[in-house]
Amino acid sequence: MTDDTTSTRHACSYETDANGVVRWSEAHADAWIGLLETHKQLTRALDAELTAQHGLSLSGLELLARLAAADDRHMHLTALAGAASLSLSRVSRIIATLEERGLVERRNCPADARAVHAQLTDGGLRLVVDAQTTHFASVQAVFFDQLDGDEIATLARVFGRFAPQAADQCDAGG
Amino acid sequence: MTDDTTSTRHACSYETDANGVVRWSEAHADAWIGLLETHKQLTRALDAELTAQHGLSLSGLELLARLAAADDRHMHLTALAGAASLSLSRVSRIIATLEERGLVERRNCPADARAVHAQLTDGGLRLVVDAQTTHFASVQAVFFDQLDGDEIATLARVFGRFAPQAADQCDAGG
DNA sequence: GTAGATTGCTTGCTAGCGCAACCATAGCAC
DNA sequence: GTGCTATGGTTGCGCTAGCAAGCAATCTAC
Repeated sequence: MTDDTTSTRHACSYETDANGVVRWSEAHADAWIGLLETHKQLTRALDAELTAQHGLSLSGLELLARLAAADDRHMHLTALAGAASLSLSRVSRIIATLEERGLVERRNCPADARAVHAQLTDGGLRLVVDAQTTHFASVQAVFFDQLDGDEIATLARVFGRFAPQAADQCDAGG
Repeated sequence: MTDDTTSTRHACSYETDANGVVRWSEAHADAWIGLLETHKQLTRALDAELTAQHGLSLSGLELLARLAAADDRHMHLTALAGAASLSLSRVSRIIATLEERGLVERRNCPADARAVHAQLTDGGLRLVVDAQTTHFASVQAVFFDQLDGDEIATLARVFGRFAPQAADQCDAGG
């Protein structure tokens, strides 16, 4: 933490003005509010592009991508929800729309009659490959190309700490 | 960028497997997917806490906080939308709900009959102060306490680059 | 002045999201 | 076997979000 802020410092990284309104130190404001704002702008742009080019939301691509990376290209809906940090109800509905487009199929799980496999179809796999090709290039252009190697390493270390398994077995771009 | 990944490297930071499925390098996956996942988990937890304790969403607090920081504690809705990166329609509706709770008032702008000032009330200011006090402590606990000074500085530099004005004139925690 | 374009805001619509309620199956205690 | 609980999934609902259409006021060109 830098010590060259002009304002009085608490033990904490924020302070209050004369009205009691709380204010971050400059570095903390840039880091936290900048994180929120950067996420908002990048995901908005990337989602719009993905929708326009492939008719997929970021969540839809993430589910398809996780299926593509899975053994035999199928997963239980609960496992998908856990991997993607989405509610089961949301996954159920996203899979329904993907199923209408023929990108996945619901199949009964032979080992558990309650469970459903979401099975990626050949057409779904083709779409994943197409969509990720353009999507990854966009993430590279809008995000990684603005960073140097040290910065990428720091972000990887920091966000890997917060979300340890997020990238595991995942080709998801979003 | 580290050079010790085990996989073949392209000029780019991602590659394709035998099926053509795209995969990030490990550092890039941790950085990008970790960013998405970290944002999702932190904002979900913080928003839930803010809703439970103060009946405010992160967006609602951000609008109130920007009003609290503004001269005379009022702003045009368009300015609020721009500052918070929200659509004008969304701001209009959020202000409507805040108005029902007596936290802000819509006032005709004397200089432009089309425009509306969102004016923070005294009760709104008190709520901002209360809500930010707990909210900032939570952000400190769940986010900054997991980072060292160098990491915070790097995040501030990086996200300040993507979202240069995001934190300006803003006491927003969300 | 007046016509047309622009700006500020509101509202109808649709999509994404999670929670809670619900149903069916599975597993466990007995 | 019979219950009781837990798990997997679906659906109703309410919330947030943005887009597009619409309205009123302003500005510009003439």
